[in-house]
Amino acid sequence: MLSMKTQYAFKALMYLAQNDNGEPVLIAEIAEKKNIPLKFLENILLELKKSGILNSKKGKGGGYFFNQPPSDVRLAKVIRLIEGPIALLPCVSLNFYQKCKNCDERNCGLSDVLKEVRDATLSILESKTVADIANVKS
Amino acid sequence: MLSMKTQYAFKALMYLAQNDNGEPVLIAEIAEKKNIPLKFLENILLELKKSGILNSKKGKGGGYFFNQPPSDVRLAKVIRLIEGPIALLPCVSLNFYQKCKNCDERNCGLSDVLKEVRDATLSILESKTVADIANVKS
DNA sequence: TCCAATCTCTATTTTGTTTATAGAAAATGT
DNA sequence: ACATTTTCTATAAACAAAATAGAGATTGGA
Repeated sequence: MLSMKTQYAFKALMYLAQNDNGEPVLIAEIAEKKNIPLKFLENILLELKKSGILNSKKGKGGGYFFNQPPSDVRLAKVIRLIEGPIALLPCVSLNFYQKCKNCDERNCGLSDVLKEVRDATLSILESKTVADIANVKS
Repeated sequence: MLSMKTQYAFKALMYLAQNDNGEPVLIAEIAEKKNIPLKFLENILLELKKSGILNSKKGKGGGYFFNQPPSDVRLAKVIRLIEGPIALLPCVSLNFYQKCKNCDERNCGLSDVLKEVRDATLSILESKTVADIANVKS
């Protein structure tokens, strides 16, 4: 299951995509409209900025806005950034690979199946973008 | 990612499937061969028994064994039992459904996508069984 | 009938992660 | 200079995962 943090990230991104008119949006506005704890949201937006998805402006008239079109932000990227691995085991993760303890990968039926799951999942999450889930045109 | 508990469950089931010769297998043997903390494994096997997947016998010559053919035990069942929901959000879970806070499901692009992910995942996890991952014939 | 072997049960502890909060610092526009 | 707003570092609180402990119940066999 996705953590609250990731769910908040998606809510914030959807809100920003739906209010993407060139004007920065206040953290406080997103927090209030989407019912997200303000200080928690600050952290999340900062991570999204550091990864290049969002950008921001300080001071009066400041706030957050997209650094790239929402249609370029794939859901897989957001999940990996905020949540971590998409695969169900470290030994089948593409971006967070780690060797399994006590599991011979060359000969592990479970990892074979979970690779299939990973690929099926990624084919969806890599093709859908924030624009898709926010119902805004590309 | 699957918890250690679920990974242990799969390891134990694979071991049992590969040593399925009518003789009960000791918890202690599985724990040692698969490097699983003994007392933790006890809990796990008990859950697998209560759900009907395994059965057991006490006393000398006792141990655990399958209550149904490994080829009947779908991976989805094991994950739901030990881990919980397979879906990425409560509001798209078939077996653990819960309404999302602050999310209008009729009109939430994210839940639409995560339903697709769920279906793709389930079509694999409902078709593969413990026999498949243990490489034993049905 | 007694005993050792083995699973069963309930409770607790330990450890780690997630979620949330606090407050000062830096940048910006007027 | 000042109010506004993001940025940063640190910490607290709550929760969940992982592991452990020890007594209880059942079984088979001597």
